[in-house]
Amino acid sequence: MAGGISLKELAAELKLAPSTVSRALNDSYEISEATKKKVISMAEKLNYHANPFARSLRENKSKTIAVIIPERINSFFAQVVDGIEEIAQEQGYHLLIYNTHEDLEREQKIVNLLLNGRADAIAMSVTSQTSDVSHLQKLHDRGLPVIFFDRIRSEIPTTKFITNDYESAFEATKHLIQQGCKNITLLTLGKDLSISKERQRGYNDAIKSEGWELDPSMTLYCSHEEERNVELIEELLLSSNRPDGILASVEKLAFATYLAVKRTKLRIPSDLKLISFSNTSIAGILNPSLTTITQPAMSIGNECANLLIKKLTKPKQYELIDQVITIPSKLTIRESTLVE
Amino acid sequence: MAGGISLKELAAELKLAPSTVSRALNDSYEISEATKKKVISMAEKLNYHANPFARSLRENKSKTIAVIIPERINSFFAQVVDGIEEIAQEQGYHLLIYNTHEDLEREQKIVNLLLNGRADAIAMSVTSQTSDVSHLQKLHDRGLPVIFFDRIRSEIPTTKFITNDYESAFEATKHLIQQGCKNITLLTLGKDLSISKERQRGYNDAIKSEGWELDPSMTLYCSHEEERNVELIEELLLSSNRPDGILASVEKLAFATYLAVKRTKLRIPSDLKLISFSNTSIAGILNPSLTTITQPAMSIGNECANLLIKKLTKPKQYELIDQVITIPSKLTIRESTLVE
DNA sequence: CAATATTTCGAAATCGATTCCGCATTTTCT
DNA sequence: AGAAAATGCGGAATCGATTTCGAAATATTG
Repeated sequence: MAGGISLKELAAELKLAPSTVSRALNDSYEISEATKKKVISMAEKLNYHANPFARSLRENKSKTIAVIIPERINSFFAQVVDGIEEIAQEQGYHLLIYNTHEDLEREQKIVNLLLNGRADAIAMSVTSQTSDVSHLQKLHDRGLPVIFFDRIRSEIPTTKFITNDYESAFEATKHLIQQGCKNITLLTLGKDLSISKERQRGYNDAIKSEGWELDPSMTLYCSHEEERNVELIEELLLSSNRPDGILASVEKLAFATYLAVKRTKLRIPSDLKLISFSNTSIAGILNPSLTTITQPAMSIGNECANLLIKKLTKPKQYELIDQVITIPSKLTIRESTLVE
Repeated sequence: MAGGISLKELAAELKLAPSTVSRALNDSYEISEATKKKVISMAEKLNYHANPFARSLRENKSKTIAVIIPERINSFFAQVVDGIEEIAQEQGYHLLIYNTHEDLEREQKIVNLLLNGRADAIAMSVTSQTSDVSHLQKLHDRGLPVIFFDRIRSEIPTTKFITNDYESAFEATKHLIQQGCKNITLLTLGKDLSISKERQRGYNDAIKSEGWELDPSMTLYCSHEEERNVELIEELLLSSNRPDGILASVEKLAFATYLAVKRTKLRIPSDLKLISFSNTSIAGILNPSLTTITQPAMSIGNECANLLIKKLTKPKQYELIDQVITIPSKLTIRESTLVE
């Protein structure tokens, strides 16, 4: 009972029926201006605030969007959420945010929780461990508007927002080649991950476009343990056919690479050139500064929120068509891929 | 209408009264095991999920905690939220998260929205612009459990979690002095901010403890525009009595310093030593690596969530006493403050 | 065996806002 | 002026789950 009066009490105070007060507050045409003014001023005076649960129960909607991300300490996801929140706040929506920590089980639990309708819609990016999608299917079957961003699952027929992963990875690899790399390693995450697959394809095609042979051992699948990744990369750098170029498919693998390089006698970019998908604002102050493929995180967030809210506001008019919408990334060349 | 049956429909299917079904699902002692089993299995079969709004309306609680932070792309706040979420998830609580973007007006709007009880409790860190606290006072007056972390307001009589800002700033300044700095600048944020004041005190006392005179012009108040800060710092570094040591009271000011230094001919740490309050995981891969005061972000988040949930669960037993709980930070010395 | 407990369950009220339906007044039109 | 329409508002049902208050049905006890 966090203080606060109900509509009924407010109505009693005004000697009006609750229905009248409700209509007055909702600016209904059937209430006279005089009454509306009286009601509104009394509501302010008594500090009346409508109970959101009563309203949600009645209207069967909560003005809440759930956002599920695999990690919070990641500039890309943080920016996407900022992008979603920007639109949501404008439109009076609230954000329930969940972090799966790249854990499929947590993802399943969270998704199951959302099955009860606590949120009107969901925007999510799946875990790198997400192989089974039955929990996502259930969500969609329930009729809950769900959209995916970045890490998507094509099995679920809905709208997805991604960046041009294939082209960006292709371009990034090509860039490394142009800068003289002959032996390029791709650092990536789970094999089931949409972005992994696409970025891998881009990398593969870039390699093949040079007439080079594709060496599967040059793709390094990393884990989610920071230290383990550093070890893996260090090992790679100390191996006989160590790479002279690395494409990191996510930011943290680039950071791990910096750490691994520190443990060796190698230097970036003379011994090893590095490029990474990353949205960190400090790419420029790393030393050497990091060449990045910057994803349009904010735009992706904006688009997700816009589409979901349109769908919620005008359900008949907007459909979450089964399509993938691509917003291109931007390559920013910095010192880590310079030819010295 | 996101598919899904109601308790009444479930009851009808079972030829039982809604009350019985409700009790069965809530494992009430007055329901026989046989009935419970029947109910539960039917509930699963029909994919029944309790409507959270009906429940919230009835119970007058939402199992939701609101978290308000001034910025999302900040490793400290991201970690605090992770810390809060960790406990919240365990206890079945949901998180509504709001970003004020350091804007007082937004903070007021959000706080006013929360006045309606959408969340059972609030954990927040105020904006650096927050001078007037009447909106926060209103929250507290309503009886809504509110606690502050990091950036607190002592005017509101509730529990606050911070780190040892004074001691850490003192220690950091002393460290710079020990490393040979004679002219130390403090980079800080809004004058009204609790952490600014405390860190300033720590800095001041460290300077005075050397018998040095305190030069007000050596405290630089920064803004929230990245580029503007870089310009301010660059200007500082080019001035006649440029500092040979900098204590950045927040992470982004350290980053701005790296950028500013890049624009000059100065070098860290030979010309300028730098230490910063920061929780970034990549302090180690900056070049030179950054000496940091790492705040116990995760613990702060954990404590906030624990206390709030205890207060929500056993309101009589736990009070949000007007006190400040301090969890110490940790100094990690890296290259940016090394004597060469 | 009667009387008392105990177990198990149902009917109905409740939380607070919205809305369908209906009833007075008042205004407008022919 | 009488009928039709518009205006302004109240009563009560509704959303879905919980819970109070009882009432059966069964079990226990003297």
